[in-house]
Amino acid sequence: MDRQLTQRGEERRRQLMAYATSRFAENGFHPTSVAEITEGMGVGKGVFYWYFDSKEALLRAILADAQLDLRRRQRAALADAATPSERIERGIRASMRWSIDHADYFRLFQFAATDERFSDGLRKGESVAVKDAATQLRAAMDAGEIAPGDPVLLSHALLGVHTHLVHLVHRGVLEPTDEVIDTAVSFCLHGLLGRR
Amino acid sequence: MDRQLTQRGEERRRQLMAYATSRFAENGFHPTSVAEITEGMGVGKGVFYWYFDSKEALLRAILADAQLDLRRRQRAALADAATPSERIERGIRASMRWSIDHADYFRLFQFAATDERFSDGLRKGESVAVKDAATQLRAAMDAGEIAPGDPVLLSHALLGVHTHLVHLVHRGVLEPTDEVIDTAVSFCLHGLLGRR
Amino acid sequence: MDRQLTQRGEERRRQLMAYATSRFAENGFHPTSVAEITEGMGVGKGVFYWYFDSKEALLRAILADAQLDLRRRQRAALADAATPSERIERGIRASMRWSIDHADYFRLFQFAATDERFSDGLRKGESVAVKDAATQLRAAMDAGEIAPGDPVLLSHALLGVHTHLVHLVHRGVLEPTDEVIDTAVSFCLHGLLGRR
Amino acid sequence: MDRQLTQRGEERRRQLMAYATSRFAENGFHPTSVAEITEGMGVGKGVFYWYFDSKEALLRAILADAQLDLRRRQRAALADAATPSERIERGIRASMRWSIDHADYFRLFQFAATDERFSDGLRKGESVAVKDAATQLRAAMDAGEIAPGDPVLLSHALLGVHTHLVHLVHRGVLEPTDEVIDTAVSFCLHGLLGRR
DNA sequence: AATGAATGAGCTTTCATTCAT
DNA sequence: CATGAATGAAAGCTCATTCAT
Repeated sequence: MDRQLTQRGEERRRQLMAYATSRFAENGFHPTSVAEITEGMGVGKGVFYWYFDSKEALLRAILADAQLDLRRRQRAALADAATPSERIERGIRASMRWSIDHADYFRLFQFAATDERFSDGLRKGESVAVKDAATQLRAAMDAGEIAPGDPVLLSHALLGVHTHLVHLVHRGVLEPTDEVIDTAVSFCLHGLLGRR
Repeated sequence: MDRQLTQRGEERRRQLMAYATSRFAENGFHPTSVAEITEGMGVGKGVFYWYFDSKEALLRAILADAQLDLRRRQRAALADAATPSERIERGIRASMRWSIDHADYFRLFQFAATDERFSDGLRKGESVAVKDAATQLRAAMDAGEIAPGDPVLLSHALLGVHTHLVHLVHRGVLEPTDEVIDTAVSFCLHGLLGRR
Repeated sequence: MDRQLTQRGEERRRQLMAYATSRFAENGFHPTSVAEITEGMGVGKGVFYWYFDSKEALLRAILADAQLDLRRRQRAALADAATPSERIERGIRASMRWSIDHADYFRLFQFAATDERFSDGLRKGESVAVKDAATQLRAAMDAGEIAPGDPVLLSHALLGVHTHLVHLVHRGVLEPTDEVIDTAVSFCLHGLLGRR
Repeated sequence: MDRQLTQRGEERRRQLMAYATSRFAENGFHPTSVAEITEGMGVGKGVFYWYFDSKEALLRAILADAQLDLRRRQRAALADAATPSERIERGIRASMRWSIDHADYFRLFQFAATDERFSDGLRKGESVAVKDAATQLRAAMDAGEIAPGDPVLLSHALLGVHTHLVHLVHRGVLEPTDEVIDTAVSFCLHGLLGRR
């Protein structure tokens, strides 16, 4: 499906992805049928298969888009940070902010992680992000800013805190304010025993 | 479905749950059909509906069982701990150990969290566990063992670290050794900046 | 299924038939499962098949019982009537009264008439009743009490009036009073043009 | 299911309804499966659900069509009748003629009357017809053409005669000739005692 | 006599996908 | 490009009936 699309075609494709994203996020991937998507957009079923090989391919495309966007945000956040530990903090903040702002994408990530057919694609993106974070952590360790340890493992710990707290926000348990992010950053930097 | 089961019936019910647990964990809930379960067990399809109202009810029963088991393990771990912070550490260790030992249940929890029909049941259990943890955290704060903060929020942070690292173990990224658990505990207690 | 039943067995059989009659009448024959009947009575499924060859056979037995009861009532009504036309009127009254009093049986008759598997059994009973009525009509014609005509066809016309008005009573459109029966009798005897 | 159908679609829908009507009439509604219908027509099972929400909805659509057709015939019959009693007679004749000519529809009406899920829809049509008939009867009473009485109740009596005699024709007991209709009309107008 | 467990064909319905127009 | 129609495998579930105990 490497169709050469006209500008209007690109537009359509994007609309389909946007609409599908909201349906998948709201109803779940399996329960949302292709018919629901095309009918909801008021187009024939053929349109769908003109732009996507399958329902599966559609989700993959959505996920790839989302990951790209997240990466962009993360990169931008690190741009003008002075020290490694500042970069770490900014990375956490940027990731959480993005995840809070993009509830739909976040839900799709969560779902995709439970399904073999999509988790592989996800892993790659995640592993890139983790590697980046690990690089920062290593630099911070080398600079003596943080205690030594396995940078990859610690990156995952950060990710765990990030993911879970964002999830709570989306569930409505926490307000989507900076306070949550502050707490996350503080916890990641000082743990339970450290002072804040 | 409050059927009065004979001993043989109880046995069958347990077998069905055990087999379904492994199939769901391996293939996913949606892709695993009832027929696959009954055929895999060499019984008629009707047997399934003798013991469970629906495929959905089966998963709910499995999840309830799993939560009960986890709770038991957690309670046992806290039994003979002296200080609040010791209780916290033991709680983390017990939870991670259980989650590592019960990969199937853990996967089902992950899936259930993404599906409205099951996440509600899950929340209740989770909220109990979080409340328990928060109680310990509050006690530790009162005893001056850890820095003050929102106990519920921090409990969730612990949960986030726990969940994500266990996930890595099940994905084969990390070895299922105590080292992972040690790192998790250390991170939770000291964060990145603290010494270890 | 010509089982030799003990007295207690006869009792059980009767209970099953009574309970099934009410369930069939309320829910319909097809939608009422054997399990619903046995569970509703608090007995095992084996009991059912001990007393009846099949669900179909059960309904047939119920219908036969009902027809027998109706016949008895009709016979009794005709016992001490002087003239043929009095016998006709009494027959109509007795049939309607019985049908109004036995809503469940009546509903089963209505259903059975739409299903080939049962309608044959019904026909026999109906045809006996019609033949009896026709005999009275013929006698009345011979006695000059009523106008000449095809006695069988007219008997069916009587039956039609009876059936439809009783149906209305059971549907709640008409009150189950003697007034309905009076109107039916009057209509059958005088039609629309006759005086009353 | 408010699908916008093409001409070809309309055609298919009609074919499905026609074929299903004959199957339902012959085998009964419950015993006729959707598969039997689609296989009998040589189309895929999905076609059925493209045109109808469910098997139940199909029958409802058929019944609505049939009622509409019957109403049309009745209306046409009354068009050029001079007196109220002439209208009554024509109404009876038209209804019986239609019911005799449309054995399949008639059988479906009979079945539908025994099933809650369909009887409600039926009632409405029946009640309209009865109300119309009652209006004629009232006019005839006012004109002194027929004896006074409850017009609604008497309309139902007419309906009862109509239904039962038509049923006999379909069962093969009576020939589908005008003689049956003549007898019905005569019975309704004069009853048993009147002269003919 | 009675029970609870088991059977399995068959049901209605869904849905990703294809295709003629 | 786009549509509506068609496909048919497969799903979840029901239920009359049988049978070991």
